[in-house]
Amino acid sequence: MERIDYCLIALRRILRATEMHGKELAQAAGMTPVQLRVAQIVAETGTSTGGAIARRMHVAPATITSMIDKLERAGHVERQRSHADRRQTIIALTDKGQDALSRAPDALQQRFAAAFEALEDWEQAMIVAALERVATMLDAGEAERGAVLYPGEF
Amino acid sequence: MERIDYCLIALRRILRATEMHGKELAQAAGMTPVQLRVAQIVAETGTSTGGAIARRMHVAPATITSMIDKLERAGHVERQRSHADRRQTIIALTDKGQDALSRAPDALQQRFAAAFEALEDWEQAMIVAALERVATMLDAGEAERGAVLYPGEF
DNA sequence: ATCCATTAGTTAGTCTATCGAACCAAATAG
DNA sequence: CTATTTGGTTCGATAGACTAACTAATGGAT
Repeated sequence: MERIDYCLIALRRILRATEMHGKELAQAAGMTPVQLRVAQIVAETGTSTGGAIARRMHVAPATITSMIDKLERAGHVERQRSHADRRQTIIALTDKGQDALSRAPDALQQRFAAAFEALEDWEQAMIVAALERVATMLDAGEAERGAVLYPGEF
Repeated sequence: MERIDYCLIALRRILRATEMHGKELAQAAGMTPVQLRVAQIVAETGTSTGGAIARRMHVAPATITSMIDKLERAGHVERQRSHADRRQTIIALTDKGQDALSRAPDALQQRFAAAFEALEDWEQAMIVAALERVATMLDAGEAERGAVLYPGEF
């Protein structure tokens, strides 16, 4: 087998582990994976408008409206009309939402972080370099091919 | 910023690039991403039974039934009853399906492969080592925590 | 000052993916 | 030869996503 095959297999393992993990996490928080993602973005940005979340997640505004509906019905977030621009609705995490998020400790991230910290310095450096190399190889040309990056997007 | 943060950002870039790419590919094949995945598995295994695909993809049999329905309606695959065990239905790719798959050249994979092949030998080795290290760190404990691996699953 | 284009968000309707439960038919174990 | 297991399907429900049409607020340009 070629080296590149090992790469692809490893990448698929990474993808799969991440995805599986997302489901577990969401379970812990009592939401679906996508809802959790939305809630995390709201938490991360303090308060957010629907449009900002939509752009950040690369989905249509209508999708976010529906997600926020569900999160609101579950009491995880609240809508408030913006004073500055009354077209906007500000989304804020409720205490209950905060609570739910805290009940979803990012086990994967933590396990990874712990394992990573335990590595030798040179090995950490190697991994960072390799991951960035791979990321660049994978998303090269992304920008030119129509993917628009939005403010707040990485 | 810590080194681990760079890792996580690179990982997210990898995840995103892969996901975006899946959509493009599916578009090219005239299917949805999931349908493409199913078709690829059928192609890869020659012929497959529904159950095998379900286990391979970690979804419920009912889901595969519905996917196969769609692929069959689109003329991409065919169902045949197995002679050996008449409970089984064998899924086979049609010519049209084959064609659709070939129209979805795996651009990402190819771009990645090309970039990878162009690297120095030592760098290739480093990347393989790093990716496998990361994969192991991420999916460590996966097996114990109830994820069952099926034959044909890697 | 008023009209109009733009922007933010929602509503309605549609589609895909997914699941669990109930179910049928074939295979196999006692 | 029954009883159980296995493979797949049907059915109904739910989540996520999109488009198109709509409402409401903003902000220019005249």
